[in-house]
Amino acid sequence: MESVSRQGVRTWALLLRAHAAATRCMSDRLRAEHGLSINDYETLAALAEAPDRRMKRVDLARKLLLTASGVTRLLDGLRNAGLVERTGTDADQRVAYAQLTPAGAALLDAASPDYAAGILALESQLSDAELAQLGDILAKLALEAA
Amino acid sequence: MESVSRQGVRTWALLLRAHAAATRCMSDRLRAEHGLSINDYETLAALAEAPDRRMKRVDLARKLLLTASGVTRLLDGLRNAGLVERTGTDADQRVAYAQLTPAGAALLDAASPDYAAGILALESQLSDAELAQLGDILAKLALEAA
DNA sequence: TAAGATTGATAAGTCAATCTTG
DNA sequence: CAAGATTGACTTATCAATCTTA
Repeated sequence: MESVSRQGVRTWALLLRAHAAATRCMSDRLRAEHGLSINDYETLAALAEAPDRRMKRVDLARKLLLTASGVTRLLDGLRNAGLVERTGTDADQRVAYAQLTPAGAALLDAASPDYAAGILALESQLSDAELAQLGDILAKLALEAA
Repeated sequence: MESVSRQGVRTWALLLRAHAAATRCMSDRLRAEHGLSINDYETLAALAEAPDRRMKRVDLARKLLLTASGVTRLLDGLRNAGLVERTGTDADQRVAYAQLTPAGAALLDAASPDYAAGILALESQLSDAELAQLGDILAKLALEAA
């Protein structure tokens, strides 16, 4: 039986800390300037890139790593703020779509520079090589999610 | 003005996903087998390593990256479960200590193999070199927390 | 029956305000 | 007043159960 290495424990702890630091930084920025959570922003951004600016809730859940009910509650908030709306479906009456509204698109545009600044704050701490390495290594761990 | 790179966006997204995957894996394990959250476990482990098996709440907050009130509520739960107790302080009447109980130490021992298995599941996806690299790079990002 | 979506109860943490002690 | 700790109100997400449609 293989045992846990000191490096394993160290890296685990640092993954928790780095994530906490990065998300706190990003969250404070988006919240203060635009009243958006990270998932709010990611949702608007995902919709903006989707065909017709709309997505199925199911696909949104997968993309954001949320449960179905998490998506419902997230979209409730965005809908109350007028940033998304639920649009009628085509064929299958079970699926609901979330569609970006003009107001949502406008807020996304306004928030994007701050989001970019958050990412920049992160990548500016690393060299280009380190950034790429980090991405490659994290990609192996993220696969576990599937 | 320097702009965000594609790598920056990719790495940011992967940091979120890898963290979500890793903590979900660890959390499910500890929760199902021992009824502990990750922070519950980290708290018991921190106390076990501390002198006299006790720590100030303030220090616990720093260690766990929680606010003062977060620590209060975390310890409420552990205390109700009989895993920690608040011990009288020595000099400064303001500071409260959290002390590991025998029951807490026993549960920590019981949960440790599962915690180790969670870390092992993570590190087994990487080579030794990658694990060390990941730790070094995350350390740079985690500094931001301070 | 199964898939998508929602709801009620709950968990875990935050912030702002407050209390106590130094 | 400042520091440590707690409490109340709130946010965000989960799970389990339920409703609707395929």
